[in-house]
Amino acid sequence: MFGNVKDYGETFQDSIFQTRNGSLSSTNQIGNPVTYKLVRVAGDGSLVPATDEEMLEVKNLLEKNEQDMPVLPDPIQTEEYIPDEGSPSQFLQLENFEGFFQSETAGPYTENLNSRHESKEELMNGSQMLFVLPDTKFQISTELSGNVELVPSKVLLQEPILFSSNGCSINQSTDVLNATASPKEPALSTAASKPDFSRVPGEISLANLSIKELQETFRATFGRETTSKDKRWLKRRIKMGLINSCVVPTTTLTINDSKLIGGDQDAIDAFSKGTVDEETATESIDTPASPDGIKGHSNDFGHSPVETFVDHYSGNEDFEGEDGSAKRVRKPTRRYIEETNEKQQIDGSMIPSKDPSSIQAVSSEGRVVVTRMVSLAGSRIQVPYVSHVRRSRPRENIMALGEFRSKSWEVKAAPEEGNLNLSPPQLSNDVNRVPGVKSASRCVQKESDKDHLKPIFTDVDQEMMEPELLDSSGDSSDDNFVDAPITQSASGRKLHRAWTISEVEKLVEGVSKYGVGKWTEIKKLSFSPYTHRTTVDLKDKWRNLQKASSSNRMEGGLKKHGSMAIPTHIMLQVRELAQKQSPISRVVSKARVVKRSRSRNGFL
DNA sequence: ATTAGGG
DNA sequence: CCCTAAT
Repeated sequence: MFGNVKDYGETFQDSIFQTRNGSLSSTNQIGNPVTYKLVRVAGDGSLVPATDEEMLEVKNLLEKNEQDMPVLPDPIQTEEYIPDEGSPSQFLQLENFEGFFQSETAGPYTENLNSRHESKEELMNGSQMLFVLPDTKFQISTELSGNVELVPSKVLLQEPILFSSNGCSINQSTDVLNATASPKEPALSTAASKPDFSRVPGEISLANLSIKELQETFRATFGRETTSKDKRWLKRRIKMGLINSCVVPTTTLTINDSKLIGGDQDAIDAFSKGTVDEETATESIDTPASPDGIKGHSNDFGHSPVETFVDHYSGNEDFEGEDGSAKRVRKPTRRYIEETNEKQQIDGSMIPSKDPSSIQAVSSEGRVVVTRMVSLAGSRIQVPYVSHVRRSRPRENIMALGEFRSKSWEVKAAPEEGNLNLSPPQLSNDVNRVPGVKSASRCVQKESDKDHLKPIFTDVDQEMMEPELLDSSGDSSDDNFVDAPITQSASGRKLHRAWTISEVEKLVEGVSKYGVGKWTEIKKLSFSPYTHRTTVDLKDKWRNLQKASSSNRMEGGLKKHGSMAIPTHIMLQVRELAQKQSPISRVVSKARVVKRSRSRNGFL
């Protein structure tokens, strides 16, 4: 699991520190002990294990600074934090340190080391993590003698220096950690010697590394080679490896205060923008909200960051090339977020299963599908999740009527006569069959008012009383058309109500009267009883009608199955009106409109 | 607040 | 149907 004494001896000799045993893969047990070793950089650049004195000093400092110590940035991150032995760079956590000092379980690793090094310092459990205490101007204590100087713990904590096997080092902190970085930071680098330390004070961020360097860094970070030549990819990987409890999404990575230095600043910006809104969004279905997730490029981040990482580490095809030939990721729309939330609600509250972990979102063929695990014949498989909760209220409410209304009625209606006022009896009849429904007839009054609005096309199956009128009748200010499943009403999304033929007719009529685009008017004057159907709805419907009427070759069977056939005379009307509205010869069309409406008035 | 358009 | 931008 960790290097033996000899290893360390060598390590010290060479001043080369390598993270071996980078068992990234399997052993990410949460409980894995992670300890850190303190070393000091001697004048010649070699690393010398810290002495007891130094340890004590550091300990004191730690205790002192415990208050203002910026342990881990984000509590959440801390909780989810999984030690990753493979990554050389870790945020140094106080706990680790304390454990280190308190623990007496040190292995007998002292033999080969300088005699003054006692067991405590040699404790190396878990990951081999070395923190360098450079011989620099970081004076902590006047009591320290000679060249023994320790970096103040605070600085130490924020400025872990990474040594990689090839001697290349990365200024991880500048690149990744923002903010609290000490201004003196440059000094740190000078101390860490070893010739090929390419690190120059204050500089050398990932951004400036060549591909080759990045590859090497990658190897140093993950303990394995990569063939990727994609700088961006490499940088991302490395960064992630280094912070290692933080997902680095396609776009960028986010840390704590959401600002990073270096690298792809634009991407970072994009991401943080997209992320802020996300705070309300998903936790459980943790498909990162990159639209890729839904669009189905399926980068499939469904797993633990590290895992995912490793899995994809070699495939540069997954990611766009360095020079943004990539499609830019779009900020998730509000709608998407909403829908995501809905899914969550479903997951959280409506799923019977007690084991939420069995539910997950998988992306398949471009769609994110919520699935759950089921046991079948001993093996576990994933099936699309289907809510077992009853979707609608158990009758007794208007729903029955609603169904009746919008489906059967409208379609079946084959009224013999256009007299609206005669309808009520029939209606209430039907209505009364439904338990719990108040019979309604108030609206009839209104209806007569609207008479003048009545169709120009009174020819064939004109209407019997509009079913919708019923709705507006009685108590219904409503949208209390009750069929809506709770989830939906919660989501605030309007339930879909198919347009009835008569609605369409009214719409067409309205357009012909008031003109295309006058939706407010049309709504007010022709659609007042229809409490649903906003002006936008009208507009949308009109748009659809126009589309349908123009591509009017639907006779052959192009007709949509679900939707009812729209009487051709209506379509014709639509086409005519649409033509008039088209930019060509506005004037003419306007004139015609006037003429038309006049004649209509005459007609009515 | 309305409209036009895109999703 | 929803969302946004533009008026």
